[in-house]
Amino acid sequence: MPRHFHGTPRQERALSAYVKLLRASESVRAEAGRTFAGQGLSPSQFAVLEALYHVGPMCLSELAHKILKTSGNLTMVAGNLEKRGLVVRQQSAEDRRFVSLAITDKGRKLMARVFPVHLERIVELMNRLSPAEQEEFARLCLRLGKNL
Amino acid sequence: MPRHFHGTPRQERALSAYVKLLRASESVRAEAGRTFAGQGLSPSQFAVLEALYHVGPMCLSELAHKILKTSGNLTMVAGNLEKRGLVVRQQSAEDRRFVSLAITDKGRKLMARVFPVHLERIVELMNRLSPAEQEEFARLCLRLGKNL
DNA sequence: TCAAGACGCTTTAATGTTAAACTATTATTT
DNA sequence: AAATAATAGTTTAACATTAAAGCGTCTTGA
Repeated sequence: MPRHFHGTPRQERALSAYVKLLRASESVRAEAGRTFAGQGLSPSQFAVLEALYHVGPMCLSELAHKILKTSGNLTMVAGNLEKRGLVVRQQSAEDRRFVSLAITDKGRKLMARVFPVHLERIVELMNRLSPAEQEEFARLCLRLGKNL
Repeated sequence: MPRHFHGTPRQERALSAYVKLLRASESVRAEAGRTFAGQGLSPSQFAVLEALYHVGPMCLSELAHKILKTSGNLTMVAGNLEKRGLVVRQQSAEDRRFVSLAITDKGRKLMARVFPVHLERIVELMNRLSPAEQEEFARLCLRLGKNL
C-alpha cells in the first residue's frame, strides 16, 4: 500500500488540480459563508435572496437552476424564507404552474445590511490574487465548469 | 432595483472570480461524483475510503480534518462504511481516546475497481485545460485556500 | 496527587439535501 | 375534442450535515 497515490504525470497533474480546486472552493465557501450564517441564513437561502435582490422576481425552477439545487429543495428554501417574511410566493396568472418568488421590504433591508459586508469579505479573500490573476483564474474556472 | 449587481472594478472582479470558482467546483464535483455514486458511496464515504486506501489507517479526527467535515459527521460516515464491511474501527492501545479506521479487503477490492475509473474521469475533466494551465490553476487554488 | 482542563469521539436535535413519486396545469397529437 | 405527454411545483422517505452537549480518557499544574 503506497503512502500516497502515484500515477502517470498527466494523472498526477489532473488529480492535484482537482483536489486543490475542491479545497479552495470549500475554504472560500466557508469563509464567505460566515457573513450570512450569522444572520441565520443557509447558503441556499442567501443565494436565493441575493438573486431576488439583484435580479428581481423569479420562478422556483429558474432559481433552482441558478443556484444548482433540486426543485424539491427549492420548495423548502422558499418556504423557510417565506416563514421569516423575507420573500413572498405568487402564482403566475398566465401559466398557473409557475410560482414567482419576490423579495419583501424586510428581505431587502436585510440584504442591504448583509450584502456589502459579504462583498467586502469576498474582495478580501480574492485579494490573495492580483487583479490579473483573478481574471485569469475566472477564465480557467469558466472552462472547467462548462458541462452544467 | 438593478438587473445585476454593479460595483467598483475590484468588487466586480472579485465577485466574478468567486462565483466562477463555486460554479466550477460544483460542476466538477457533480461530474466526478458519478463514478462512486453508482456504487452507493456518498462523497464523504468515498473521500474517507480513498484516504485509507492510499495513505493507510488513520484516526477519525485526522480524517475529519482531511476531508473538511465535522467529527460528528465522521462518526456517522465511519459507521456506515463499517456496516458495509468496507472499513474497521480499532481503538488505539496507547491512547484509548483515539479510534483508528482501516480499510478492509472488501474495501480495497472496491477501491481497486472504482478508483481507476474515477481517476480517468478526473483526467478527462481537467483536460479542458492544458498541462501548463492545470499547474497554474492548481497554484492559484492553493493560494486561495490558504486559510483552513 | 488530584482537581481542572484539554482532547477525541459519540449522541442528539434541527435542518438541508436528494431522488422519486405525486398533483395540477398546460401543450401536443391525433 | 380527447387522449397523451410534458412541465412546475410539492410531498415523501432516506440520508447527510452541523452545532452543541455529553462521555470517557489523558494531561497539566498547583
